Amino acid sequence: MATEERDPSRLRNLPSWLVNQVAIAGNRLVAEALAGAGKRRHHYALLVALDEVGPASQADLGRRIMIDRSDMVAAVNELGEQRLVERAPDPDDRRRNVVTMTAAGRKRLRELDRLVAGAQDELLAPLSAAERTRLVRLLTRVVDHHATTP
Amino acid sequence: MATEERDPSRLRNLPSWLVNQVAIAGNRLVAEALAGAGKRRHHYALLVALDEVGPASQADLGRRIMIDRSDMVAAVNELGEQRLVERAPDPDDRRRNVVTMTAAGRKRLRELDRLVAGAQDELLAPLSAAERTRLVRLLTRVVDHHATTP
DNA sequence: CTCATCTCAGGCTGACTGAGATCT
DNA sequence: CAGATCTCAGTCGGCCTGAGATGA
Repeated sequence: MATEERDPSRLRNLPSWLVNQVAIAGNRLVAEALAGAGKRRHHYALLVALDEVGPASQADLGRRIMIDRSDMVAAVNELGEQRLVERAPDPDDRRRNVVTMTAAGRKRLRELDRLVAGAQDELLAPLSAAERTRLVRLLTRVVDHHATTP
Repeated sequence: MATEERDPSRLRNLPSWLVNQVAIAGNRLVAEALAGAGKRRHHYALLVALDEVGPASQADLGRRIMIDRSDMVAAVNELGEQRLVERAPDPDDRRRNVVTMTAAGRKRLRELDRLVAGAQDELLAPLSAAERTRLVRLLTRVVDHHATTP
């Protein structure tokens, strides 16, 4: 009946499998792009969050970008060594560290933005702009669902 | 102008970030579902491939389901110990092993199919059937692009 | 007392690499 | 010779847990 399929595997209709393959490709593309600047995904996520919400505690930042508390410590350490962020005790709540982005961090983030944007473009190369938007909307709804319904 | 956004982060519009979050949720759901049967994702993928293409070499199976040669060795070892697959030298090409699914493997696969289908449903809970189809189509095109354009 | 925060030590997986043996 | 296949050993990054110290 049907003509020969290119790949009849049931896996190729499995959403979790498809999304994992795309994630693997995306993570590799982003990692390669950031590697040119000596950064990793967590570093970029942290700088983006700081750029948007301003100085915040590690716990707040971690919740926002869904990075584990342990990995947060490492990311702040690493970006701190490069003077892209600063860590200081919060005088209002001495359990907390306030993390602040430096001017150098802000400048660096602009470079990283370009690199990451290029990776997105490679990842979604086969899709039109409208299709990319639709994909993002669908994925966003799934992410929101699992963020609020753990 | 706009009302307060729930989460204004640029990350939430980054396709690679979104797809990674969905993949994390999907992988966890599938892993939990399969854990009840003492299996992992690679085991399921291997059984699905064998069910569809019949006996094949490890390299062929690995290419089809995008599992690394090293991980393939482990998967065949593990499923072999449980007599769900068999590994035998290929008489026509003695570099190869032919992997074959046993009757027990076929039976087991039907259970796993149910478990995995349930996980898909949880993963895509917020989407309608039509939306799920659209999502799968978009993701498939991205996967195909990166499979043929490495 | 309970709860939150930060930090460290470490486990576990999954994706991947390099190298050697074997064979086409 | 080049190139494919299988196996093993081991790296690396990301996700996650437990526990201790400090403080709200």
